[in-house]
Amino acid sequence: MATLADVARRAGVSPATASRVINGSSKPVADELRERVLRAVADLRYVPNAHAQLLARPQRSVVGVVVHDVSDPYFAEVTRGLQRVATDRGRLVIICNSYRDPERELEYVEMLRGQQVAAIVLAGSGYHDPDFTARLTEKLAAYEATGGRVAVIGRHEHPGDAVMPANADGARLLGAELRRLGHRRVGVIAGPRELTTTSDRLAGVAEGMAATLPPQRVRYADFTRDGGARAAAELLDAVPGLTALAALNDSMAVGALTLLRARGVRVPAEVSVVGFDDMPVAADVTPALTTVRLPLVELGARAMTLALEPAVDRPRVEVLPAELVRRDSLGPAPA
Amino acid sequence: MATLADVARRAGVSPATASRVINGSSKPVADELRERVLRAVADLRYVPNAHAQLLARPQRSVVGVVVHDVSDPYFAEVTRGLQRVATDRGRLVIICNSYRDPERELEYVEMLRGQQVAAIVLAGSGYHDPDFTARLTEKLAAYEATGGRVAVIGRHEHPGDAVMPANADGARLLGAELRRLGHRRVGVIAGPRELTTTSDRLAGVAEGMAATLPPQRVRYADFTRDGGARAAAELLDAVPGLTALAALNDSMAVGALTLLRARGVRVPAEVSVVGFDDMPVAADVTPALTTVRLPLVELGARAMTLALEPAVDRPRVEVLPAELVRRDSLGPAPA
DNA sequence: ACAGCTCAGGCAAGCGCTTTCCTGGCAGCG
DNA sequence: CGCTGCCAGGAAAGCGCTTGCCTGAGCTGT
Repeated sequence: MATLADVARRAGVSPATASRVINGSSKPVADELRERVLRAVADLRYVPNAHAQLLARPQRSVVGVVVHDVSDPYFAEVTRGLQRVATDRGRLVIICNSYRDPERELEYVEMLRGQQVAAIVLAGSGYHDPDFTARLTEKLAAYEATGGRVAVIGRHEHPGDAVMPANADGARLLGAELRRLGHRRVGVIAGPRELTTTSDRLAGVAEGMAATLPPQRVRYADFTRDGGARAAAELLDAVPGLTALAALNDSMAVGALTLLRARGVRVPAEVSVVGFDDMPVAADVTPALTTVRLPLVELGARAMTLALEPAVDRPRVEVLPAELVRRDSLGPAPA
Repeated sequence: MATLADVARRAGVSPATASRVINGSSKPVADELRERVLRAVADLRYVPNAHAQLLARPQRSVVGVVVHDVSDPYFAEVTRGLQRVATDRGRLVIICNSYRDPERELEYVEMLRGQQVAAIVLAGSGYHDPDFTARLTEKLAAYEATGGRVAVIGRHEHPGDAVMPANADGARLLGAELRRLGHRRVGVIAGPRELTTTSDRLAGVAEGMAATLPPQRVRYADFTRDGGARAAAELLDAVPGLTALAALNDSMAVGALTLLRARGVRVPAEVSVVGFDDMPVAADVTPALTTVRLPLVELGARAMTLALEPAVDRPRVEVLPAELVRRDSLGPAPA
């Protein structure tokens, strides 16, 4: 690997001069020398060692992002927003997948700190786990103490800049709509119990329906299609007379739809289904899913924006509103 | 930010000793000193500066990945495979989105080189652009010349390790199936013209149908739902008597389905639709898409594996087979 | 008791770069 | 013609870390 010294030698100048022309320093350099340096760079295919640069000039330009899983459509959308802003600002993004493993999340924060990243964005639900939360907060505080910036998406517990999807509000909208259409016996297909996203949405649905949800009408499962199908099956078997299934994300709702079709249950004539998130797939299934739209790209974009802005004394918390999207999978409750 | 020197000072040892206990060097260190160092590390929340470490001990542990767009489900899957292997091997992954911009791709390769990454994986179709291809090959060669490893996914032009989806084979399967079911007037909804993926699949379809495709039966559009819908509309309007629409990826097929439904055309009774890739959505739409499955996760996993293995003299090229997935959107051609 | 060994721990070089400060040559001035 | 001032270019000091090599203390063996 060619080094700056190699370039300087070949151009017959000092490393200082070479560095200056390569970085477009403000210090003037005679055209002839500049020329020679540039030619040497080209000849040697020289690319500066980013690590050496970062050591010498501690100007952190990369930002770290920890998500549950980029390949999950939810995070894919959020990440798109994150990336857009970062790229616009000339920042490189390191994406880390925690796969919903709190330990791994902790490790990544540590590692990102070691990478001297300018900012860390934590995307994705928090956990109902005080011990973990404390450790995380501690680590983030240590990072921030050294000038690092942190922004989180959808984590109430973090005492800093945050952008929050209106999970509870959106769920309330959904609950109210179910109630308006006469649904009284609603099964809820919930996500993993330990996620705050799950509990927020769950609470919102109940509130919107102006009812308490008996435990047997709630099934917790993975936030996936298959999880949704399984939970739907259990719910249908366990609770007779259900008129609607509220899935706490769209993947699960799609799973429920699949199961219902397999069982020959008509949607929404016999059983209605609603989802959450308004993923692209929601509009493509049949019947098209009634769901709640979350501005996912915007969520990511705002979080990155906050992360790249200098800290202010008071933490900024932005809540991005949810919106009910009426499609075909929700109808009036059968008489 | 606490440095190793701080830790050493606080522990009352030399930086050398501190470094050794922190990295678990083979050199023995007395328990008492070790203890003191560890305590200092904890007290100061010390995390080694990864850049300084990389400078001092040029042991590259991160790998770079350039994809068109992680949020695209196709690449989300591929990325999942890439990540899995990388993580298993203890490697950090830097993901770069080129957004199908060749220039950006070039820049990223350069940047990754500067980051001293251990390997670069280029995922995603190549371009029909000899100039770009030459420049890219040149840059990659420069990188490899300094010990970097490169693996590509689905790019014939790269003279090195590669893993290839069987685009042409899969398309041939699809074409043959269309033919078998009596379809003779088939419209093709193709992806961007400049992508090799598009031309490979297009050629395969024609070959499988044992027919040449008149230009007016092919429409090029973005590899998206909307692109698919638009192309489908154009095709339907331009070519009367079409019995099937072959989209060159599933998103476009879904778009076509949507358009057909909007126009009240029954699928597959009046017009059949086929897709490509077997994305999760393919099974969820109605009618479920007949498509070709590509082992996307595996594609990523293999590519990363190749990239992390030492180079061998002869480039390795692995072709991962495609498989026809029969569902409901393809039926016999109407009489 | 002393030579010679072992071994824990420290010194210092060096990774590739940036940047401050200095130098030496030149023009401009008195 | 000599002095000052200016400026392009270079020397060198780090940035934070690892590691080869050296040192000196404590042993062993005779």
